[in-house]
Amino acid sequence: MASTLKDVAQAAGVHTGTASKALNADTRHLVAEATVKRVLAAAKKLHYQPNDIARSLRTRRSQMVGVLVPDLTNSLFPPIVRGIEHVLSDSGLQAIVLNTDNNIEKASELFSTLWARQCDGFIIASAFREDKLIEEIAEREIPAVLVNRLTDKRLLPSVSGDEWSGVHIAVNHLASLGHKSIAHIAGPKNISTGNIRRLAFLDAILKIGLKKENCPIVFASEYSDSAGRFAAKKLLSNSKARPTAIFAGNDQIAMGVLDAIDAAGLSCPEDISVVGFNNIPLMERVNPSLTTMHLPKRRVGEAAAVILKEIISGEVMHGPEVHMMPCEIIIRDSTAKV
Amino acid sequence: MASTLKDVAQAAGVHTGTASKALNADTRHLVAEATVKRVLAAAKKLHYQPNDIARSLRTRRSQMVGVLVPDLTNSLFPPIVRGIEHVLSDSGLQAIVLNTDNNIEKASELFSTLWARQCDGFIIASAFREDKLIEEIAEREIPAVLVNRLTDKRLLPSVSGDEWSGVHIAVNHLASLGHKSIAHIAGPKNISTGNIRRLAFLDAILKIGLKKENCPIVFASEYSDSAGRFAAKKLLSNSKARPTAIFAGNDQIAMGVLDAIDAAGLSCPEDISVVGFNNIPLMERVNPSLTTMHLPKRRVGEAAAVILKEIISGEVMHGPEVHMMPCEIIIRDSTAKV
DNA sequence: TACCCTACCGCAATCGATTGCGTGAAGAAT
DNA sequence: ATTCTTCACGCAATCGATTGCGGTAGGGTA
Repeated sequence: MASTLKDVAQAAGVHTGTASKALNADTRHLVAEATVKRVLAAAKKLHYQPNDIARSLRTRRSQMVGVLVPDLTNSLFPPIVRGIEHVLSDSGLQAIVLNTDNNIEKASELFSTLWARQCDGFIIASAFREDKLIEEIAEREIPAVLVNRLTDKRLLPSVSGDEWSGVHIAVNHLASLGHKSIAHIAGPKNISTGNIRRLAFLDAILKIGLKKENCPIVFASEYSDSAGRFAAKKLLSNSKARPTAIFAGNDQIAMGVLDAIDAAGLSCPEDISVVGFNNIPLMERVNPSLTTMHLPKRRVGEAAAVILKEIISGEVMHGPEVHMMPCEIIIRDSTAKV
Repeated sequence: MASTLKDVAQAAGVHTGTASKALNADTRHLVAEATVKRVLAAAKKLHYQPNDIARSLRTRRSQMVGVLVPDLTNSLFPPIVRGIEHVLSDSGLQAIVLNTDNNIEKASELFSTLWARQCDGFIIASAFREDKLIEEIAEREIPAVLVNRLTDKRLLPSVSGDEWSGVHIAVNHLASLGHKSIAHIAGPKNISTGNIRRLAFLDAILKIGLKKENCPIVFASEYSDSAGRFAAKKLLSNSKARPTAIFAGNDQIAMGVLDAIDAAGLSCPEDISVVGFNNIPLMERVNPSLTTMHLPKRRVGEAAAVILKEIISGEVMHGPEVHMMPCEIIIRDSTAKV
């Protein structure tokens, strides 16, 4: 059906090896100019499209990069992925995006199949703080970069938001509005973002001089509105010690917090201010519009892709460096003076 | 580095051919049971992972399906993609998702590279009403299914929402609230959804008995809030003939319409009711929450994937059939009695 | 004229798995 | 005891492109 290198070579009256060299830009100098022209013409006439599978088998490189994401329907990730794709495509690399559903076994399976397809490298947005898969990848020295989520052990280069200072900015914002009782709905303990945001929250309230007992922390079992709602409901059930502000582990949790505030017959921001994290799309349109920390998602993806490219090409050596992009506060209607 | 079939065969004391047959479930009966056990044991011990590239080269099948999407950051698409992936993964197929940015040339390029990688089939959510790429795919009889967007010519099987009746339901809803002047902000003319929704809108208002001159149509240049805002601003600039309801081409356009209503010093739904289409995530949380037609996105993706699998396996023949999933109205706060 | 050098191209191995064919041995049937 | 069948396995070609090596022809130099 499709024409092969052999067809082109025959049409041009040369051997396949010669045709290959003529077609490939960086071996073309090995072939006489006139021959190159003949081969190129034959290739064009036959609509020759090299078979990447065969090429990959021989060269052991596939020009594909595996991208592991917890869940594409979480709108945090598509912008990151677009950033990755944008950078990769400049070098003819293609991103293969797969969903792990936060399931480490599924992630391992997906990794295996990608590896069997000779992926040149990996960008992983689905890491847990302790993650066998990441350890294995690091141990085998497979080119890979973490994005957004980190492991506790520094094993691979990573790109994420500067969560620590982001949290401080958020808490300071609430404090500047006069809030003295700020609660935190923390994300999952086994995910770096959940952990570091919680620790940063603790640090921030202590630095400000707020009392720890006025600033309770409740855990959400996952980064979702329903988990956020459940946790916030628990938090608000004790009407004695009701906080005047809630710092949510991320925007999805913040959505659940808004629901819980509503369900408790309270309102945001009049009774309780709410701050989210990430600034995912449409947060400017929800009711009330959400004050949140903006993560430069696309740039995070781009930076990760740049690093991976450098690792793959071998141009630049990379240890397990931590790259952090600054987060910016977006003040909207969900926060108000106490 | 990684162990190959040859290693396994050596370890088991058999020829590679025999090892291959032993490893492969449907050729295993050609090998003695004891030998199978030895090979399996050797494979396990060596952590043998077959090289899919080599396999694909030989079998001419890659177990990959290309999925062409306009833009993953448009939250209409991730749920469709998840539906596709879910069905495909049951058969060991993997979806390769790529963004075309509504650029038909980019789509063609992406298609070529996927085809060079021996993709077994394609699911395309980025079709235009006239689309050279789709024509070529149909002509070359490459397994492919359209999703969400159709071409004017019926060339490939397709799965989409039942737009026609969906629009009628939406318009009838507005009419039942007493609206007699309903405007439509249509999506792009060169995309099937934009076209059919506009035609269905015309049909619906006529069926209801509304006057065409009271029901103006304005085109949005693309499916985005900014294009919707621009179009709605134009519509509302004529304060004489202001509609009491606007049926937006999709939810993103509806967001722009809400902005324009706000910018005109009007409010929704008091002055103008708004209806969207697709019911993308978070529409229940925007202000006001959006009445919209719910498209069963995941099921649309699943259905498309099922059809593609049948085509690839050759089990069932498929012509250019049109499959339509019912759309359901979700009534929220953006529509009210006139 | 003899020799060398260079440019160009063909040759064939290679990547790793699959698969139809051929062969040998064991067992069954006559 | 001989022939036939069946089962298990080895053999080698194959998929399509890449690449180092070797050979040849042409032109230049001594």
